[in-house]
Amino acid sequence: MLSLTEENYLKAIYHLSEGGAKSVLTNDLAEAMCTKAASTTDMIKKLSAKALISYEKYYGVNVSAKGKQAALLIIRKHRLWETFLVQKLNFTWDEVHEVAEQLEHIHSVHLIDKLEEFLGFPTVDPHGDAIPDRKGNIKLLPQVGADQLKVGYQGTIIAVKDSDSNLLKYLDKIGAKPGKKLKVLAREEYDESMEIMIDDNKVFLSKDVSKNILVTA
Amino acid sequence: MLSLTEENYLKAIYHLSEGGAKSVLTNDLAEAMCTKAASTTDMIKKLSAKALISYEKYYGVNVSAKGKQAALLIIRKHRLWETFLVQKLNFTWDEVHEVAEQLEHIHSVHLIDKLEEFLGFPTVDPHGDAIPDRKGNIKLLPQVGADQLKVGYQGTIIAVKDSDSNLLKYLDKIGAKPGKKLKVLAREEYDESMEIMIDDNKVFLSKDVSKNILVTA
DNA sequence: ATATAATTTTAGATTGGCCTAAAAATTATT
DNA sequence: AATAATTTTTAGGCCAATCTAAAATTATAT
Repeated sequence: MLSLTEENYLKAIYHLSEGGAKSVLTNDLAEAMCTKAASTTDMIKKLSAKALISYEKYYGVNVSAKGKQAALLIIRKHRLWETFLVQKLNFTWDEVHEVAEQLEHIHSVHLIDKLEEFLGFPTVDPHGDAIPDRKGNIKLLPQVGADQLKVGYQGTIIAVKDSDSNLLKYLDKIGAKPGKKLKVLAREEYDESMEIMIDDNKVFLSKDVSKNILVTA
Repeated sequence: MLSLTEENYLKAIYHLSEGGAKSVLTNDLAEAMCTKAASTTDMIKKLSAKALISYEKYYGVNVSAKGKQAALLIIRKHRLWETFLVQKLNFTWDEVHEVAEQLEHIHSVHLIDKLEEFLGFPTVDPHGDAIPDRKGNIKLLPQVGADQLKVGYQGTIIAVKDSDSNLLKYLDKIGAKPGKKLKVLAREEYDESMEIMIDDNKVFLSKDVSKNILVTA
């Protein structure tokens, strides 16, 4: 059984590695966890001893198959709880993250299976992110950050990154929700800002915003 | 903000003190928490420093008004989550306790208020225990353990103590649920066992069982 | 009333998760 | 290739929550 802290580190490693694709450096992980590098090294050793990650001194960590599954089961819980909070308790989009961060650590497979059933087996959470199944399998749609798009591109928003509640409020205001169509009207190479059409409204996006909007590739 | 452990100790003190009525001894608290007396003394000092309990060396602890309110807000969460698990996720009576023990420590007033609303402002949980309101007020009905009843007594089950899942399974089997009528047919003074009528069935109860059934006084 | 038993507290150690400061290894620069 | 800068690890310490063993206090029994 993983401790709450171990779960949080593992989840962060999974996300920083982009689903296991890349190695994660100690300092990047420390920054994500809001801890110092020394603490992070300690935890890396612990997760490594539990075979959830592989670790080569000074060269960062990679999630193992076992670690990936464990991470996906935590993410499954997080996303099912977010769905519950929005659909059943009428939380707004930007309120859910913090509470779901706590709820995801409740240890009961039975609870999560029942919750999934109660919600009608949703496949994506309110941010548009896919919900892993009870074995930890996830369907990853090919997606790309809106900041990568060329002028003239038309596509559908799949998901938005949910790290910051202020960003979510802003995205909500401009109507950038999963499922919405988006068209790139113009793009300024200098600062990588762009203008898009969404709901027949012209919206200006800085790169800081556009990189958090994931669209069909 | 109380730590998870502090919350658990405080709740145990509240229950052992029967709602603040009695003093709680170190050893009894240690037993309830499955820790050693020495650890319990440490925690008593901590809760005392936070003015949640008053403590006189060697003579046990009493919950303060502040501690009582804090305990009742934890109990509120526990009972609302139990209600959710049974009513919405179709947990059986005996499955809920362990999961609710974890859910009760999620810190979000907003979450609990929304949950309460979603459940339709229930006044009692699935065991029949009253649910404190958002200020920590609770309506205590006069109630008595079934083991105290005399032959011929007729009354209604208010609640059952929910500590042990095997007990709950047994109570479920004999139909001893909150709201059910109960009549005492016979009582054996030697071992304080009794025979009762419930749902037109005669049931024999040892004292170990009957003391966990709370009925109208 | 005093000895014995039981309970409670104190003292000192351990583990998990965190820190700072210093050392070691890697990467970048000239 | 040597030195400087950066990153990472190690060493040693702190706090919360736990433990065991010993000391202190209260309760019981003769």
